[in-house]
Amino acid sequence: MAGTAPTKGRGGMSDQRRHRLRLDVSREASRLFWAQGVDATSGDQIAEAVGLSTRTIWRHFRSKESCAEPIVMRGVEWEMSTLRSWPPQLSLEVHFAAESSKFGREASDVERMDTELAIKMIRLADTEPAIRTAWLMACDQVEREMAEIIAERLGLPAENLDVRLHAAAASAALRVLNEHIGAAILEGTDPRDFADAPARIARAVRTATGGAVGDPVTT
Amino acid sequence: MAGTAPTKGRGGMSDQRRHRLRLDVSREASRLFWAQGVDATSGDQIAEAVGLSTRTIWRHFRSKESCAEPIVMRGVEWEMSTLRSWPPQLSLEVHFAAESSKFGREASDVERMDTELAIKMIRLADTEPAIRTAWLMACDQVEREMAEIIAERLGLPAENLDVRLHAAAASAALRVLNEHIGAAILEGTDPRDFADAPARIARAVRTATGGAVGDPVTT
DNA sequence: GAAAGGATGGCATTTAGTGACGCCGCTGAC
DNA sequence: GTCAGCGGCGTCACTAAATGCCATCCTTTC
Repeated sequence: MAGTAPTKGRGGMSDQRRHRLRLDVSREASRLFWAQGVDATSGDQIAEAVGLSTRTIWRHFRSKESCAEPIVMRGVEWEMSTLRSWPPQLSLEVHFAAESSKFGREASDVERMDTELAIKMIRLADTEPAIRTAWLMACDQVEREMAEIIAERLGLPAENLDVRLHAAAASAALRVLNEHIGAAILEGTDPRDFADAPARIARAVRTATGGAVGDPVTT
Repeated sequence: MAGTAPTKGRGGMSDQRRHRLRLDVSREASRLFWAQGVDATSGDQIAEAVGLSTRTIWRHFRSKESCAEPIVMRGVEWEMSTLRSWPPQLSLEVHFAAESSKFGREASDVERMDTELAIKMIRLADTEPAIRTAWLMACDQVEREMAEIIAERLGLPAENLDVRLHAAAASAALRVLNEHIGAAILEGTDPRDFADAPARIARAVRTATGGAVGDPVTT
């Protein structure tokens, strides 16, 4: 997952590098947001923390709140990549369980720290409306991607109404579970108490889609 | 619905009046947003259109985009009030059908125009990220209220995880249907082609909650 | 009618966000 | 090597969103 190909720069900043830069900024911004609150954190401060000029920050982020987005997105990245790699012949439960244990073994320290920051941001979203919109925007992204995955799995176009309904319901459920588990972890609950999280997620998705998404597809 | 009790002023602005004022501002703001785009519309312009000082606008709205919220909210108000008045002994389908035909007969002109404006804003949300956050915030509100309704119906606390999952999935489905129907109406589809909308909504909610919300409750 | 309290307007101020321009470092051509 | 071109970055000036402060006005209550 941390392939880090040698940038291969031709024709502007590579997507890789742009993404890494945004992530760097987002890390610092999130740290500051968490430590001092959003309002008390200025664009200048973020710029200084990350060692760039303020102007450059605004070149890469359309607003202050959106500085949180990349980190927030990491909070759902695992679920998303797991869904993306879901083989047709496996049930959702089985696949999630397998991927989950793999993550437990293989996740890097950076990934863990980013996840922790992401959880904090999602928590902040509860009280800071500015961050809440970032969280909702991230969830919106998830929904779109979910629609593609579901569409492919059901052999329907992504614009199909049922597909969109399933994607919306499933990603909403995913969001609630993320909020729930994140809150619990911040309360001090031992993360290992959430060993059943993958199963819960799978079940929630299955329920929210009325059973349409979850089974192996035979095609 | 337009009771307009005589303000009964003591102890600050009445909620009624505050709400009406916000709605007035929102109407003008939405009109401008639709006509010229969000970026091209300034706070000063909104203030002038509604006949208030700019300062007062910022007293009632925390941001420019949020000026769209009250109107956007009207786009889901019918669904919400219908859900609120859902008697335990009726199925969702039956109740929705009844309320829907009542709305068709009794809705005032203002209500119809507001609804049209709301649809336009939801459409704008597709391309204008600023409005999209307003729409998502409105949906967030819907979800919270939905949680209360579902909780009451199932005899569970509103913080219960399953209740929150159901509310999230159901309101997400509701959102998609609103977007879908709204888009179709703006494309020129005859609104009467959506006579089956209440049934669709009911079915979507039932599906998204895995059947947990939809049946009469016998208690 | 006067006191009280909240809503409004005008003004100054802060700060998010943009545009214009020039510098610097990289890369590819010769 | 070096020169031209390009793309990212920093600086400065500027617009517009948003808030604080204070004077004013409007409404209710006595």
